Amino acid sequence: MDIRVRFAPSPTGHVHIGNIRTAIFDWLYARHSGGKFLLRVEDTDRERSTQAAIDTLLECMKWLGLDYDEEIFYQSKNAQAHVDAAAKMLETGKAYRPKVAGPEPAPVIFRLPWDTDSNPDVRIAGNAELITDPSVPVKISSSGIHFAQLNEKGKSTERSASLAGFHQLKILDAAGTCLFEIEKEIGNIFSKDASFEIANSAKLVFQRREIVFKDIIKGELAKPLDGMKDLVIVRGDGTPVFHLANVCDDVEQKITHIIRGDDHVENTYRHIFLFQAIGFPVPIYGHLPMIVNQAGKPYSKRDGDAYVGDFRSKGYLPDALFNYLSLLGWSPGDDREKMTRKEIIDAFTLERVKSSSAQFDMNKLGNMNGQYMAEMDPAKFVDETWKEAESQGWTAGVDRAYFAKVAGLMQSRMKLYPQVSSWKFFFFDEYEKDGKAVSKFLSDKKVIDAIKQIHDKLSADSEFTLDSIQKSIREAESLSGIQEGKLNQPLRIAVTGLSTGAGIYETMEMLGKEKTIRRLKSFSA
RNA sequence: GUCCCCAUCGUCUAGAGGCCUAGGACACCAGGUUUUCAUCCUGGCGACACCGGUUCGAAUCCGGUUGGGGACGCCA
Repeated sequence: MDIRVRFAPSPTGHVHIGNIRTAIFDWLYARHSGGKFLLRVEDTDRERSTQAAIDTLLECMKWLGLDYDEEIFYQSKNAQAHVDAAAKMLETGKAYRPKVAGPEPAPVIFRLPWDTDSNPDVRIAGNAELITDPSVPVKISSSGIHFAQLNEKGKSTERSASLAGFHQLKILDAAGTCLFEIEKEIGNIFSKDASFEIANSAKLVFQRREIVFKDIIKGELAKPLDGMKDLVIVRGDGTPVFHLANVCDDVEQKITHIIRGDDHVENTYRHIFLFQAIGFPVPIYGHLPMIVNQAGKPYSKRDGDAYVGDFRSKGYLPDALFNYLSLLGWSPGDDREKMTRKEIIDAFTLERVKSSSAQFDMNKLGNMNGQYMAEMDPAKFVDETWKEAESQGWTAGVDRAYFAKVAGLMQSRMKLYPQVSSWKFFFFDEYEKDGKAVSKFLSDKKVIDAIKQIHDKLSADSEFTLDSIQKSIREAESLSGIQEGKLNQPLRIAVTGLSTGAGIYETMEMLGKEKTIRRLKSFSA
């Protein structure tokens, strides 16, 4: 069988980190199994769907390397097929139009099938009974059953459900007398549209049936039919509803495996009936656990950095994000974490996906990003950091060759591109200074004196090398009675304005004699 | 409210009844290297939610409790 999976986002906003994780898993599954990865844009909600959202989606997917097979499938372009499918169901009695009171046209409603005896996805789950509130009459018609259920505490809640879940239904009063038997009336209900209203009902006794499917990730999942309702598939205004469109398009695209977020589990029970009604084999399902934010809560609009585009602009590498996201809810089963795309594809199976939700950890992503940066091709690293510096607006007058040398010195300690702003001191005399560090390390008179000595020594020296720099510093330390090495940090701050960076000797050498001396002078005054 | 799902270090995870004194990674802490901060290296801290049951033996199987999450639209 040719495996065909799809990623089917609705373009109603930015691409969310959870959505793209779904896309990654879909893509991984397709690539691992040698199947097709299809993209379907579910733009039936015309009012909320925008071209801008589609563009961002495509851009994000491209950035992450999620290439899709075949043409993009736009759901809106298949609307006629959806309506036709509904019309056919109407003809064959699988769907109906309810009577509506107002002037608005009636929607088309799909009826959960009554006859499920030969349905391989429905099974009998024993007998069930529900306690009902006698003061609310039970209403039965072809569009379903309505009653008031009484819970253990005696609280009454009104419920309605499809008739499909109430085979062998008997309605009993408080004395146990049978008031109604569904098997006797079912013919009339469906063929003559008979309806009933039964007062004084105390108990519903029926054979419970449930719809069941085997989820590759979550295992066997089932839902009793008596908890399900018939569903609207075409609105009163004639437009198809998500459920219908989704299923029709899966049929159209010949989807074999539906891998999506687990917020769709409940929909699956209904979609299975829809696939059967259309006459298409039910696909294999896999429901992915969700990703929650750092507070452990589901992502919402408030989580500003939950958009894929934000990760890009903050300087995360696509491979690092991809690698990190693939590890959220999945692992190869051994201790590997940093893996190439090929390794991930080879190791990826849905059976290894966890069914519990995973919390996003910026720290770990940052660490992984740093690993990817450290092992980047140096030339590419120079290109990318240069681009970043350019967008930060400070490349004017900067010598590119010198910039490349600085990049070489700094590459192994970078975690994010925007950190290039901390390289400015190499190129300009105007740069930000860490005020706290300055006051902490450069307030002691002994230190200031020592810096002056170093300044004088370096100015007088003809050479300016790692060795000569180090020698000058050691001499100044011993002359001022400062412990060896204790001048390094004050010097770093005096010369770079920062408390962290590469080795101070290398940094000074890279900076050059002239700039180094000039900066030391401003502190030794 | 009803139905459904989930539960191992702070976080991501390994773990399919004995290889578990529960392994790895991030974070954190300490030491080493860099006569320096960071990087890097080594080490440490740190979890089977709880209660019962099955079993010679349970993180693993079963039941319950608690906690978290999801679904209940003429949204997708």
